[in-house]
Amino acid sequence: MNLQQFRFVRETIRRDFNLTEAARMLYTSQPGVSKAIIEFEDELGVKIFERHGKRIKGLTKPGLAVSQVIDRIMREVDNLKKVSEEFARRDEGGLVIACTHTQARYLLPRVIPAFRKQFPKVHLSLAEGSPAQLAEMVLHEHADVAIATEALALTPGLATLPVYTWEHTVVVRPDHPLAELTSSAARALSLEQLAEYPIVTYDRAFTGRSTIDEVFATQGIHPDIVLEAIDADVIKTYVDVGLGIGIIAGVAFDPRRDTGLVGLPVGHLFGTHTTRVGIKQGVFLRDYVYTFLEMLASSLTRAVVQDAVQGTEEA
Amino acid sequence: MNLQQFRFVRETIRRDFNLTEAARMLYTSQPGVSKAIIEFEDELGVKIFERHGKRIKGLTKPGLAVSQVIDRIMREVDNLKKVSEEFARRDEGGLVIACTHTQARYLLPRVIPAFRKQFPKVHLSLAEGSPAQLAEMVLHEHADVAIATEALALTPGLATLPVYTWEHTVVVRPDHPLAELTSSAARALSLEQLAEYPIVTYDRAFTGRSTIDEVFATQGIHPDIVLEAIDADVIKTYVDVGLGIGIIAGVAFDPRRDTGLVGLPVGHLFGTHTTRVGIKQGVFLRDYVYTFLEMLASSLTRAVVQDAVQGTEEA
DNA sequence: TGTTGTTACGGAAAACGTAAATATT
DNA sequence: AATATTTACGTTTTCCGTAACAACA
Repeated sequence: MNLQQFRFVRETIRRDFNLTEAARMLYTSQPGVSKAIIEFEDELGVKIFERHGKRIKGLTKPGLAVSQVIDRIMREVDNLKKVSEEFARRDEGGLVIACTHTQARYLLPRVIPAFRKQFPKVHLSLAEGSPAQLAEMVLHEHADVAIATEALALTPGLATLPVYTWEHTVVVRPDHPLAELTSSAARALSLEQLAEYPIVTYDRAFTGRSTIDEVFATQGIHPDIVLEAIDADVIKTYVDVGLGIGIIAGVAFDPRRDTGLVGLPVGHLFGTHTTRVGIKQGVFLRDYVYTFLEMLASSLTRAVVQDAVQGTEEA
Repeated sequence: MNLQQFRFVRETIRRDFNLTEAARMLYTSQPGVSKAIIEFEDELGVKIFERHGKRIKGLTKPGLAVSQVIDRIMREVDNLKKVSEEFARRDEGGLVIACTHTQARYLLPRVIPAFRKQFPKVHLSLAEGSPAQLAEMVLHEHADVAIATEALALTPGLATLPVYTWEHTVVVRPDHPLAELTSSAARALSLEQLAEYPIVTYDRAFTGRSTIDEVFATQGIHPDIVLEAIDADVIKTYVDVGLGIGIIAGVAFDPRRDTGLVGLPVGHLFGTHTTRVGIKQGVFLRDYVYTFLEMLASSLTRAVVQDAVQGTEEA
């Protein structure tokens, strides 16, 4: 029994039971994989793979059980590498942050300069995508952490923790009727009033868009959504050219910089939202990842994060 | 990186950082172990062991982290063997039950005949000991399950579940004054009354003895305990020869068979006790172990046991 | 007939044991 | 001086690649 056999079994399953593919992915010969797996099965005394003649079709029942244990072993082996890297080069390495445009553009700039200063040797990369894609990236370990408002908390195998809460803001041109509202009238703004104007807002999968739809739907109102985009900059641009009013995340509106627009907070209409960070269960996190998370939100202490990541196992 | 290196590291730690001992335990040469460990450290890029010159003194900080991951890996590797054995020979194997004399003599005879009938090829063995020893046996995987009333629930790394509850019984000779009590008077029996007579009961570490001591102590009564034994048969024997009155577990008194003695239930004095089964966290249990546990108590279903064993990880 | 898995075989690499050297207590 | 670890070295075993073969679709 050896680690190589574990790798071969795992990769064969991942490549849909194609030994040739598995061998290629692991940069080795296909007969070698075949032989190693057969020897492994002999040693265990059970067949792992269902074979129709010479074609491997799937897992046997014991094979399923074995593959689950192998997954756990290989995950720990990966952790072993990370653990030792952590000590060998405590503050070098990579940090891949999977996030939506909103987070990359409005949240992370507050954090990343300080992080870079403390860990100048850590190679940072931002991977953008839809919340569902971000979750996948973390699950496949293409990213270390995901930051988004939607979807993360629902993904099995992911530990999620709250980063901050925010509300939506309506943005309009200064010459728009809504721009004239007194601040108390703005606070009483209704869904019906909003629905009178064409709306520019987020794409379906992003940044609290789902609740916008729900809120309108439960009130039986059908807003005229003229344009959807994944980022607030695009939305603001089209509001600016007079396409309609914009509904964006509060964090994405800065009165100092967005001088050509007027912002009206509408938390009373669409509620408060929680942006969360998602981390794969059971993985070992480098020291600087904990530091990054604590910079992101002071509530994300090392103890809190460790608890969330190590606590529950997926089924 | 390979499994052999993991074994060497683990065994070296277990043998108090003595390579020579570790090599002997693993039936290999000492230089081989040395070399493998050094290569492993080189590959990881960290020193696992603290060395004073050529003497290994203990773990380094990264070594501690590494060894914890290795423990998890090796535990899963052991599980791999058990999983495949389970499927290879579903109803053959061994079941080591670590229990106190009370359980071996009075509880298990109700279960084991049926179990043997269903799994005739499973080799059973009963390992007796003090509750603390039983817990150790399970933690070291010298036994599969431990059954006892004391200590188990307090042992870290052990999942425990209730099997049954019971009360103490006082046993006396038929010619003893207490034997004359009406059943209602027996139910009102007081600690003071008991303390009038010499007492024969369990050894300190066994079968609810601790609560007997506590109950007397909180009442400020100092009973005359003339003899302590680890099993009820011995206690009953000495009661029979007139040494005093006996206090034993209710399960250990059978009016049909213990015809030479009279039993008086004293749950109202010493409370109810719960006998528990203890299983090591994280281990894979053979199918017949689940069946055994369910025979032991119908509440111990497979789901309940799996939850308890897999649920919480020790620190 | 092309694709995929198994068997056969030979060279390279590694694993492991013995012997010797070196350091520690 | 005795005990323990590392280094050196040679043998044995295992690993792994190529080539050939067999079976599936």
